[in-house]
Amino acid sequence: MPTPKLSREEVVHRLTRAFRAFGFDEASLAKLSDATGLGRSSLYHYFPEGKDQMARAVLDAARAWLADNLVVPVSAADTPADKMARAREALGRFYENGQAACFLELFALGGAQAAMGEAVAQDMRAVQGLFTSIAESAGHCGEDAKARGELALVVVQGALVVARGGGDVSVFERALARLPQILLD
Amino acid sequence: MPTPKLSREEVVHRLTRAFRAFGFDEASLAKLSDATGLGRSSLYHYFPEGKDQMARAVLDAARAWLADNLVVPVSAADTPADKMARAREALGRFYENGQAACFLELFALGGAQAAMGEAVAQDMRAVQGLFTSIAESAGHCGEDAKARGELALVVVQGALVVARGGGDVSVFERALARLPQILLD
DNA sequence: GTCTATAGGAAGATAGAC
DNA sequence: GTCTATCTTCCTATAGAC
Repeated sequence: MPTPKLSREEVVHRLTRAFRAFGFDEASLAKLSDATGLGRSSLYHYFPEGKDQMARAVLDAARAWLADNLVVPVSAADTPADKMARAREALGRFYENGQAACFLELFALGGAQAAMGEAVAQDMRAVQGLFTSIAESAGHCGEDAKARGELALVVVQGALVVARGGGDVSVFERALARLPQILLD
Repeated sequence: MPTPKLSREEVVHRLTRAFRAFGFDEASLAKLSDATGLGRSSLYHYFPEGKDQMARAVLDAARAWLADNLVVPVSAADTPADKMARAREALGRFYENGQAACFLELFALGGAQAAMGEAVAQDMRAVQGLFTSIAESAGHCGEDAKARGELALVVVQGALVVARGGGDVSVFERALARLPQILLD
């Protein structure tokens, strides 16, 4: 059948779900095949370089999503409180309210560390920079804003870990609720 | 040679280093063999049930270490500030000042999740409970102490993630330095 | 208690028909 | 573009000599 079953965008979306659910190492080609509904060979048609390329595509899509849905709205907001609200809303959606793991935990710690660790680290620094800019917009400057940005990132990442580890998603909501205090007050 | 090369304790210690460095999935028996200096078959002599049993032994040893070096000293301390100082010192050693990953990230997210996720979750709740008790000893009560305990755990776990992901260990030191404010003030 | 050798299976990746 | 079949490699685990 020379007609594609799925758009590349949809394939990447399904791969994202699978990588988030299983992590890099555990996401075998068999599972990726199930998750996408495509045979292994079809996946290699979309991604000739194999599993690494699939993971890179997932990371690139996540970066683009964050640029559109986090960075742009926050930058466009007028007041610090508005920036904060938009960031919180975007993060809640990105992490599916704590149900979805961060790529960092999944990629930077497993077998993908060598191949993709730097890309994930860059994204993380970008989010930290955004947090710092929100703190600066609230009147905190220099080292103080930087420390607040770092703490905000730490709290978000830690909440994802604790939520998954303890099986209690509400930890993540409470962490997001703390961000205004951390960045603005 | 019917004479053991290593004590079981030393074997577990070396396994701990290997599991922390590679995670559960990536710690192949070949790597565990290298890390211990024992052949694969010798490892199976110590742990007939295989890799899962090795990981359980590592977790049990970690639990015992935390009981002796974190829980007992903190419980024995007189003042809240003293409890805090002892907890901070023990956590710094347990995580090797941020260089060592938490077992949670490594075990609860990888292939060991089904087998050992609950054990790790229990340890995590125990540490959170200890944090909460420190907050209570400082005069915070009920929900407030619980919220502080949760935030402390979130910050510690998040700092480990960010430190490893960004390659900057100093994040962890700064996180530990924030604990007194989180739990006591 | 340690070793060498190997069984048995699953992984990632490829070949070629349609 | 998708499929079935297969290759190679690496994995966990076991068998049996010493």
